[in-house]
Amino acid sequence: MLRSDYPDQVCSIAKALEVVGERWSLLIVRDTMLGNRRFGELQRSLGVARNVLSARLQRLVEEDILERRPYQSSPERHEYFLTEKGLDLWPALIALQAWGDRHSPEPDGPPMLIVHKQCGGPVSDRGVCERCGELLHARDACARPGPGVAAHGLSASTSA
Amino acid sequence: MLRSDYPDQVCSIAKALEVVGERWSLLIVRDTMLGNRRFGELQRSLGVARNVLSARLQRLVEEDILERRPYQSSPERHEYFLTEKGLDLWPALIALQAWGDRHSPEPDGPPMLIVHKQCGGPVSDRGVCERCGELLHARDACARPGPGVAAHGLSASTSA
DNA sequence: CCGACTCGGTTGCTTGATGCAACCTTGTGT
DNA sequence: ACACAAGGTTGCATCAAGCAACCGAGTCGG
Repeated sequence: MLRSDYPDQVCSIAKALEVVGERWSLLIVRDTMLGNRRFGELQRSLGVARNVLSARLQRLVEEDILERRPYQSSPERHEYFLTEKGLDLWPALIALQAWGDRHSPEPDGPPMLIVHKQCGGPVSDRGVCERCGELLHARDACARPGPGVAAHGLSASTSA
Repeated sequence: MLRSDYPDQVCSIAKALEVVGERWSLLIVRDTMLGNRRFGELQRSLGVARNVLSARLQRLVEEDILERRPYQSSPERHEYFLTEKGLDLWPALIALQAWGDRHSPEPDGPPMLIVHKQCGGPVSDRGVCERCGELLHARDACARPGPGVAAHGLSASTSA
């Protein structure tokens, strides 16, 4: 994305994309949901350029999607946590993931499965548990490597 | 977006974003759902540069998200229609729109409302009718200007 | 005490996507 | 004959993304 704004658009989709539509932004949010909270983790996991990652994290913090918390001092080191606003992107991410799975399927099946933490059931593209029918939010679900991924070793818990 | 690919990512979200994550792509899809099907309509509605619009439309057609159909010959003129794959992005768009409405609210309310065509009820962020409870798809819903938009005059029907 | 290493960045440079204006082609209106 | 429309394409300027090098604070090993 060049400039991140979409002038003259009154649509909420455009407004959402101004904030999370830049290249890498949504993947950073997804990675944070998967438990990658530190600069180095995110950089290695995504393969994004460090300056770009730095810029995105700053923007996401400004937009109140991530929160930068110190986890040690001297030297000061920080972790990035999702805020409620950031966690609330979960339905959109689920929908995108489901779309990707349906329309660009891996030969061996989806690379990642989302399951309902409480009952273990699979989660639909609308973020509803297909076993117990509950309407889920980010904290109710966690990710597991699916059949389409061999040994990529992503960590698995979805939480703040 | 610079390059539209996210190498070394096995995630379906990354795969989805490779296809629809470029600047303007999702807005083009949204506009097509709203009934803007021609080059000029899209260009005026979005304010996107013509060369970029041209490139995006080509890409979306290649990816089988849009279909280019002639609506007259001599001179040949075409319209862009959503395929099933394109229509299937509806849940993701709804989720993004709901997120935008919740977290960057307009003072007067959301600029656009999505309603269930059959019963007229409002549609939730998961694409479920809040009146009759039905799980909806793109063809079941249509858009209406909401209280947050005065006279921007977007057309209203969501259909292929 | 010295060097090597880690983490979390920042800086500079190069490449490539985007925005903008001008132009082109086919055809219609007057 | 001239202007105008639709649907693009082309060229150029600008800005963002990718990459590598560097930096500062601290830790570890010897």
